[in-house]
Amino acid sequence: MAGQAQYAELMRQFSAFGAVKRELGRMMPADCPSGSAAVLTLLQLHGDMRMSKLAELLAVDISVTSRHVAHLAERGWIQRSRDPADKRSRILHLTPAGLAQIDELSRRTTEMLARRLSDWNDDDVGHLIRLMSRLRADFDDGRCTPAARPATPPGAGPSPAASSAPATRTPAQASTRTPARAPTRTSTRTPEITT
Amino acid sequence: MAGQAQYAELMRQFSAFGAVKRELGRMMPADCPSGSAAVLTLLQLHGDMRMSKLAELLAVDISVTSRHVAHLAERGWIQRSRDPADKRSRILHLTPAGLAQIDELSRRTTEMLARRLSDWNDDDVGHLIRLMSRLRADFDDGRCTPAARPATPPGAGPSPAASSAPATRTPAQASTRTPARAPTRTSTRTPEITT
DNA sequence: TATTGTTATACTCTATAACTATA
DNA sequence: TATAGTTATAGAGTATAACAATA
Repeated sequence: MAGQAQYAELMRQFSAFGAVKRELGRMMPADCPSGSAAVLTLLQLHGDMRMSKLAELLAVDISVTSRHVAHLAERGWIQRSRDPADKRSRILHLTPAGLAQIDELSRRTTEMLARRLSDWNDDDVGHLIRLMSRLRADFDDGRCTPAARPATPPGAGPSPAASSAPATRTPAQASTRTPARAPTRTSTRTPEITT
Repeated sequence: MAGQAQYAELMRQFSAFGAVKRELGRMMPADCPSGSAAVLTLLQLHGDMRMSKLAELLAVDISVTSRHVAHLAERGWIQRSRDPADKRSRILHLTPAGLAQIDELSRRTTEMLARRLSDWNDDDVGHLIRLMSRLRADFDDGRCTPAARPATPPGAGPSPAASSAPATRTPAQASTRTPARAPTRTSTRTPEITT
């Protein structure tokens, strides 16, 4: 437990972080904004998956995911195929063009970070990665939509155990009216596929 | 200098941080979104200032700042007065109602962070604050200024407009057309060593 | 002619709700 | 009836451009 003064300062840093995000966003290709890039990256990291799983990893509503995916599919960077076992769902997977796009993104971000973080060493970066990872983990669980945690970051240390509480579906109907607002629906059953 | 794998992971953390931001955003009062809250916080921290100065601190275009400020003024949380010395500019300052609003915001965020970061100690939080602060600083400088980096000792390289290219002003007219895109106009005077 | 703000317009990201096509 | 995904609509945040008032 930290003090209130620290929390206030932390909030200020969170707010100011937006400038970093915007700066990085300007480096992105015109037709591949950060939202789309995040999808490509996750697909490369976790392999083929369904929309709901992707939404869970992104921690956004599945409707948002659907738009990003449609954007990527239009450009031929990913392919959406029906799951023979459940024709409602879609299996997403990267195309060669998508991999090429990832390389381009990687090239740009690496160049940018190498320039901006020229005086950061491995430990510095590793530390930041670890802390941000932990931060996100602590915000993920205990929420309403405990979107499964993306495992341990390769450049950091160990990660806490992840419980599996899915959900992210928008109320939509009636019945289970959720008074509070949370990200919204995402996946749902966190059945087998887990991981 | 860190490795490319670390940079990739760092980018992923940056992207995932959006979930934390959104979660915090849901805790904000309906009529005081995070953008407005940031303005109130900066005014409390730095005291009365002009629009341009505020835009500089927020690291966003002055037009954006103008909107946030108008929103706050409508609610009576801040007051905009003309500067007698330069009637074009506006001096902003918090009203008692604004201070009360800040208290409310502080109450909410503290409560939220205390709950989410219950297992973080002072050092953990301090560490994150320090790293994020440094990160932002390294992204701030050299932003509008292509090359000039703090590493360049004054008098060493040519460092042309090293300091001058401050602003955040949109090209608007002709003349000094800026080919690249940068945050845009903001204040003017280069932030300089600040931070 | 240059600068400070304001306003109009556009784009990205996200959420809510309604809708389709399966299960 | 429940679930997976899509689409329409709305709101927040930000950027660009054009404009008003003042230097």
